[in-house]
Amino acid sequence: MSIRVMLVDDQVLLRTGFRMVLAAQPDMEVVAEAGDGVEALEVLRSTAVDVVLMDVRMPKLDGVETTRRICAEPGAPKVLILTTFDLDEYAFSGLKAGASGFMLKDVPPAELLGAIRSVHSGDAVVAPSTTRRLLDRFSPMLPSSGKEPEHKGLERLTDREREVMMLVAQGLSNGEIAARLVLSEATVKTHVGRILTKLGLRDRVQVVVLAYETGLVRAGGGAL
Amino acid sequence: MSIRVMLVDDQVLLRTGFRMVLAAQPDMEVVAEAGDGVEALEVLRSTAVDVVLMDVRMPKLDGVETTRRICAEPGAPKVLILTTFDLDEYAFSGLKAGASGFMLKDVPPAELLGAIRSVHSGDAVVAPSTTRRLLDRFSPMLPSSGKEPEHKGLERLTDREREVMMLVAQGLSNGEIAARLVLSEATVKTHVGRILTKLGLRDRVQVVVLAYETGLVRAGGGAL
DNA sequence: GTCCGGATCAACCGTGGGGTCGATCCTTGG
DNA sequence: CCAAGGATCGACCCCACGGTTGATCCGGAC
Repeated sequence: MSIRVMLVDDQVLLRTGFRMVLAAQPDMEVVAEAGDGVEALEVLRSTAVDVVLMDVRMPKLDGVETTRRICAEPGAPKVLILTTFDLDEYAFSGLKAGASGFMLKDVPPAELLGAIRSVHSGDAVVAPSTTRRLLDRFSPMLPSSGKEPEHKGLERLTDREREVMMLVAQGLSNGEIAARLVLSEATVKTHVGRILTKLGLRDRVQVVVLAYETGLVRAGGGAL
Repeated sequence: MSIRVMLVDDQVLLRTGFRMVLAAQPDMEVVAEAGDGVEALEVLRSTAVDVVLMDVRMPKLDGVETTRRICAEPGAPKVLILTTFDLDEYAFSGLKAGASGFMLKDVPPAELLGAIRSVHSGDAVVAPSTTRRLLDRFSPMLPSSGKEPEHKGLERLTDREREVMMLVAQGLSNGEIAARLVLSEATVKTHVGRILTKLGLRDRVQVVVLAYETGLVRAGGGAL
């Protein structure tokens, strides 16, 4: 029997993309969609779902709280948190809320499909050790008693910064990045600097390490 | 039925280590060992083997040539090339000679066991794309018509250099590496410099990328 | 309108890192 | 014995990088 997947994301375009990818799979089908958490909970009351692909950032009810409510029900579907870059308290709170794992939205489709199957079969897609380490490293402020996550923790990276970070993670110099993005080197330096302070890292070397450890980039990605 | 494994390596100690690891597995057994290629071929004539763990650097007959002869036989066992660091023409020639994959000797045992099972079930342990990229990157001198590999290609890293490289790949600065290995920073710089020239890389950032891409270190390894 | 965040760029400066040369000490092997 | 290679360290130079400050432009929020 195929895996019944539900998509929860406020970006329609992104849902469409995922739906097309999943439609090509013989063992998966998208049986439901929702644009926010409230809608998701509503739909779930009347639809049998195996795996929920859940965005963290949504209007009305965010992914974390939605996940918490979903997982509170007996016989709840598995929840796979999707983030753009994050590594912020949202994603980790999602795990604490009962999600089976989290993934980056820009992973190659094969990765995502594998993750869905893993989650469906009961596995977590993030190694617990990795999670723990990242938690220790990036969230020294978790309330432990699950109140509101207190957004003060990590500052989010902007889209542009994440874009730069991808290139840093591939070993490019500031000059090369500037050329690639058609920018001045000064701008690249500004971005890199902000990335370092936001993530609490020392230099671009640690950026590469972090990128690989978190799966922002992964071995075999063509970096070399 | 358990996987019948053969160990081919001139280092007795290393064979012992592997044997102990494999002995702990319910689905594997070491049915043969050999200290060089000639001995390996001889033993194989009288013993049924599923997977051969083959070192590249051996006296008499090296791993590549031994692999070639093994794979030339009908019903040949799978061959998994083992290297210390390499990435040299030996390992890749091994793949061309018919090996099902190659691994680094210092991978965690679980990785090795997984690789053995993958190879046994017919999978290659190195993604073809990765192999191709690394081939392009590191062996622009392959004769294409499989003569002697012409050892002039990459210079091998020494043990010490590889040790330093591991730490570089974890994001440590020269000073931190010096402290870790109880060395002067000057020495570390010398090692790092040699690593860069030997591998044809520009800076330590690319070392990190390479280390992750080749599996020298891998995500979840505790680097952060 | 104003305010704010993001993106863009510039000038400065101190330091770490990489390149080069050279030196010493040791072990291995011919 | 001597040659060769590896490991260790020092001195030198240069520059890419990271930190700081400050500026401009723009679009969205209020």
